[in-house]
Amino acid sequence: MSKEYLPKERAIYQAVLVLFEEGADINNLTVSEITRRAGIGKGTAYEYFSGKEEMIAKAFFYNGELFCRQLYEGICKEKDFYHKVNYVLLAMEQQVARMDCIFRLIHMLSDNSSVSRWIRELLRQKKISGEVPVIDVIRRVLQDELDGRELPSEDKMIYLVLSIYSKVFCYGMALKEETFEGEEQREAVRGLISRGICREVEEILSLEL
Amino acid sequence: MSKEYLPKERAIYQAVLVLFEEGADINNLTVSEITRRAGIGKGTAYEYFSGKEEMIAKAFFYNGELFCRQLYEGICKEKDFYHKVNYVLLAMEQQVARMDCIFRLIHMLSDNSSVSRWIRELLRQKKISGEVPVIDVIRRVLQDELDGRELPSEDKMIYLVLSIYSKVFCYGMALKEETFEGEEQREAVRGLISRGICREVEEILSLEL
Amino acid sequence: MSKEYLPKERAIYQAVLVLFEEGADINNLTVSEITRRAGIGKGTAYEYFSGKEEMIAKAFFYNGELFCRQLYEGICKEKDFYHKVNYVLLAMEQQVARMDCIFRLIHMLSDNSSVSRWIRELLRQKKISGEVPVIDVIRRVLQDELDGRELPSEDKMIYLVLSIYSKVFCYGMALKEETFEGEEQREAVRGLISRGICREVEEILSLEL
Amino acid sequence: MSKEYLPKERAIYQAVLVLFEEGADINNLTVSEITRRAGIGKGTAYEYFSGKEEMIAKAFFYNGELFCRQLYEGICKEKDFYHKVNYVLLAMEQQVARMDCIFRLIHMLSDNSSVSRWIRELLRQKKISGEVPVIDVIRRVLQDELDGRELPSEDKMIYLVLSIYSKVFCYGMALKEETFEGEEQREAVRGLISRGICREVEEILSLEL
DNA sequence: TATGAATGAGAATTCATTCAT
DNA sequence: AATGAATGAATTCTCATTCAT
Repeated sequence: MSKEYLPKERAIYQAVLVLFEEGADINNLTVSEITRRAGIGKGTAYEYFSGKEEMIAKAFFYNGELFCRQLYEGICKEKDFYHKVNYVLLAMEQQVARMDCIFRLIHMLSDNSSVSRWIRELLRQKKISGEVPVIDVIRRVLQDELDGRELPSEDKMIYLVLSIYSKVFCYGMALKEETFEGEEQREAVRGLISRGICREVEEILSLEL
Repeated sequence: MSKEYLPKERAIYQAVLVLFEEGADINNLTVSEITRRAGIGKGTAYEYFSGKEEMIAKAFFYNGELFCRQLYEGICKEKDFYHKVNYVLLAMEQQVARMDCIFRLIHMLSDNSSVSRWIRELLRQKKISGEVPVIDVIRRVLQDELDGRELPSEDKMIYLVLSIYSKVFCYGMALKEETFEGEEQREAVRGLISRGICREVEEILSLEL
Repeated sequence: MSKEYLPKERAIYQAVLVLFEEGADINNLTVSEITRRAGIGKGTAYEYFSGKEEMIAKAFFYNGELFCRQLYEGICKEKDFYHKVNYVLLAMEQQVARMDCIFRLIHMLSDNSSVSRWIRELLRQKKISGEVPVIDVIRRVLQDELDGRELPSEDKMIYLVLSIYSKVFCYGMALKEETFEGEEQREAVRGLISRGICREVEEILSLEL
Repeated sequence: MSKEYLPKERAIYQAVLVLFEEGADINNLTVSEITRRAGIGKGTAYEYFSGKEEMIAKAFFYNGELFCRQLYEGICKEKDFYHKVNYVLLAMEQQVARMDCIFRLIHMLSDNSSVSRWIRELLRQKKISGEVPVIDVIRRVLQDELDGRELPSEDKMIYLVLSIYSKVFCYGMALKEETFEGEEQREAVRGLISRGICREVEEILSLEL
């Protein structure tokens, strides 16, 4: 089902990811650098992509999808909703470098660079609702959770997804910004978030609107 | 009390803001364009700033401070916490263009461009706690709200600030991404958020940890 | 045995020489002008050199070596020392423009521009003794002359090389400055210099120190 | 008799000298730097000079004259020709930094920069024969020496001046290039030069041409 | 198909000179 | 007369893209 990628195409995607993970400034990546890392000729890249923008945008799209798929698979292994949330929060702590990339990617989507425009265009083409695939993961996990129960109204679904996403997102931000002093404080906030999310889901579901 | 700005310096700051509001890609702003908009000679800008990066970073810093001050003043005029939150959410809807700038600014802080590094450095120098001044506004509003009551532990404060910030932030994101279909849905979600935030504050305060 | 030069590299070297011969001010040569003359794109020059300074410095180095090799070959064809000296003095008269370049090059070595620093660095790397290759030519001619005879002490060698160099050099300067009135005067001075140099060599060799 | 200089004019001349002595690259001196050092406003300099070139050229001319006057006075105090020559050679050793400036100045005269052109023009206007005032000093010293004796032909005078100048000049060059190993070698070469010059003067005078 | 040498448009920055005060 | 803020022409260098091999 999933699209097949040509070897050189994939090499480009991986090279961009590596550079991104090394902290390169996305707006100053050069084609030379990317193709050098990908181990292919500069001209060759233009056989596969229309230009630099497309290269980088598709690389992010590719890696974003890959990440979301893996994230969803990991979440599914957890037994209940509370642990699913906790899994994500813990994963964030354990893979700080990776999280950093995700945040930068998400952030990038809101700037007005040509790369962002390309990614947004790709997302639109793929008819992926919501801002980023991460949102989709949350929605899917939520739907899995509510399976068998009555689905809430779309308003409430949007609110819940937003609410969950925002908390997880901000926890990541706080981690990155080194807001916390010590593991204890981190654990305390993690507990508050997981419990907060669970409680909110229950509340919203029990609300009569 | 507030720092005085030289006319040409301010002209640069405003020109950057205007360009930003017009949707320019911050990472591709040119000095020529900025000074042209500011109505000053290209060389003149270099009398006030060490280079392009400093120009843009200080412009964001200047405009960010201005925005936060105005936001705080607006919030203070509201009578209770629920309405304060609602004020922000409504303001976001009414000033979509402006919000967009704020989001892009906040996002920019997490990329690895040289401008971001400059802004982060400026924030550090000014000893502004937290990631961005917006966080400070929330903390201040929260402290005002809790005035006279017993302050919760720092863990809980961090959690509350994060939680509020993230929901407001995500509402803004959703607005920008045109997630909502119609004013009704928007209003419903707005209500859920305001109530959700209020409830959470009360809950956390009543928690025994 | 001699190093091979890439076509575009050599094109740069020749373009710099032509500009130099046309009387361009070396310290104000522009990359645009050089590449235009070399018939290559501006960016191409940067594929071969790290910057303007390296371009010009290496051009001088290349042309200086070429000149010294040709000079030495010309000198070798003359039958005795007196005629060797005269050959150089006459050559200087006949190739005023070329001499002018050599003088300017030699002079340039003593200014503090970045190009000079580059050339001095190149000379040092190549382990060429003495200030400029021209000095080497003199030393070699002198050694050829003394072949079979007892070599004088290093003090005396230094003195002789200096003395010869300085006279030839100053004759060239005088030519350039148009000190002489008419060919007669020029010829007279030329004779005095050639004889003066020969006499001095003999004297020094016969000195007991 | 000597021209009077306005205070600000002289301040410029001295500032240029100081910068030159500090090893500044003459072709990259800026008006800002010169006037800053001179302690006057940038605009003020343009009240006295038509532009940067004139500033620097006149500064060199002024300082060159000053130097030559002092050199001549120092030479005159020595009792005979041999000691006069030796005085100059020793002075060169003792004032290496200053000599360096003189060499750079002399060298500069042969480049094709606009400053050089200006200096050459100034020299021409002042009807100063020969390439640089230093030449004049030599000629004057030589004429003093020959006072009372029959002056040689102009050919011979030119040759003698050239010869003396060239040796002194090259000794300085050798000093600067650190050609010598130890004071002994330096002293030996100094002796050879002084004696060589004296002998040559005598020879030329006794020549029947 | 794959390549990378060649290109030149375009960017940041500098600095001599002007001119209003 | 003295100033220095303002200017913009001119310069160096980068890098996305092309195209001959």
